[in-house]
Amino acid sequence: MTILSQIGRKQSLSAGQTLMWEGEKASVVANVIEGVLKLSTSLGDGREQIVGIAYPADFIGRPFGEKAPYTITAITDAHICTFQRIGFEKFAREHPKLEHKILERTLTELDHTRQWLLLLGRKTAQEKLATFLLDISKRLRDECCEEIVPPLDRFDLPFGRQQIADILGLTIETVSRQLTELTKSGLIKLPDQRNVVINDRARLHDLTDL
Amino acid sequence: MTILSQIGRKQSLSAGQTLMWEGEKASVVANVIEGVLKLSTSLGDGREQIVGIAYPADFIGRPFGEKAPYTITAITDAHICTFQRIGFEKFAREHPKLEHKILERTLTELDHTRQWLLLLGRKTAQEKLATFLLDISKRLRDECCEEIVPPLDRFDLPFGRQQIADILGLTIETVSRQLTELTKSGLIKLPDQRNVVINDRARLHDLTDL
DNA sequence: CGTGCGATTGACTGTCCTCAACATGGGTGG
DNA sequence: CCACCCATGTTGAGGACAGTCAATCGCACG
Repeated sequence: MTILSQIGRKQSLSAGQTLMWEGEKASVVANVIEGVLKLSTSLGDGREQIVGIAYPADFIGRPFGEKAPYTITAITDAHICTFQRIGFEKFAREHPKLEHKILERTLTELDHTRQWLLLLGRKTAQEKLATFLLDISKRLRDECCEEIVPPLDRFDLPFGRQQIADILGLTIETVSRQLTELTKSGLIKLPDQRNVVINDRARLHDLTDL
Repeated sequence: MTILSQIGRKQSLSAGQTLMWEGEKASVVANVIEGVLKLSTSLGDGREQIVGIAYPADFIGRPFGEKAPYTITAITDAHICTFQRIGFEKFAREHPKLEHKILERTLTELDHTRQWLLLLGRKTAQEKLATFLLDISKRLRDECCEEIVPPLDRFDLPFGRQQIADILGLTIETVSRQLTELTKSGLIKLPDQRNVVINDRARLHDLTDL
């Protein structure tokens, strides 16, 4: 790890800045130090789907592949540590423990992505939002792992409404309406547009239909 | 590889038989020798989503994890070569080349699954079917790699209509209707319920909107 | 020749999308 | 300091696409 950090370079990204474009040559991989990034793909006419979210400590990029399979964009200001892909690959091949670590992460990521297929393919708008809120609260807790706060019932969304829509395969209007529905039924509270309070985690969980 | 085959056991599955249930202890991994399997997850009320398909030469199961994240079911009669997960993991850790191979496959699988998120979240029913038909023809070609037949415009679907619906996040009726639409516009032909002929690959590709 | 399963077709419904107007609130400049 | 502006979010009305429910078809099977 110490050797690794020597071939890495610190880089800053401001919100909205794109690190890597879908279909273009992918020459770097990176570790997220701080901030949140989105991985997205889109159709010819502009419809977009967010296919992954990277939080601090996550690994991003596509090792062992020429072309970037998705676009990577910072959605908050972010700091990352980048590596030339080729160099990183060479290093990885010489360090089975590192490759193993990447394998474990990739497998976990694949599991999570497959769960998301169920959400996109089969859940209703309400179920999608309930699942999203619980998922995000869990992820944000993992992130701020200073103390072991159990679920963390109050948090700041790093996303705007359009981004939530792009994660859930909905429109911005449907997201907005479902959020006010959940607020009206008292399951959540929205002190301001980025802030979320989960009032009734149990009933919210029931709505996810898992 | 030769050593590996010694710790593996041949096993036969008949169509419909389930190898492993979502959420239960996952004690084996396997290689597909022959046949097609589906990986699926479902909601409490029975809605199901197929999250992956395994063809001959594919690797199935969840190494380095306790619980199976999805159900694995044979959709045709199948032959697989199973390994005790624990033993396989030990073997893999001792053979970085094998781990690397698995990593590459997992990364490819993740790319493919992420493309599927775009399909489920943002494509219309017609676009879903066009994408599905082209994707499946590509996969089936890879499978019967005896000669290098370019795209392979006539093939047998290993799926019934319900399974296509579960792959695309649609209902069986919508799948049926879209297929007759594509037939009426002359893009495809359906000699019988399992057989597909692609007449106009180019126009079909246009419908995928990529 | 009937039975049964899977697929197709039709009529109707509902969820979510579209389009549009309106609200909110943070930042800028007069 | 306030007025204004723009981006972002909310709310409403109407419509479209896919879902639901139900009848019919086609085919393999006994």
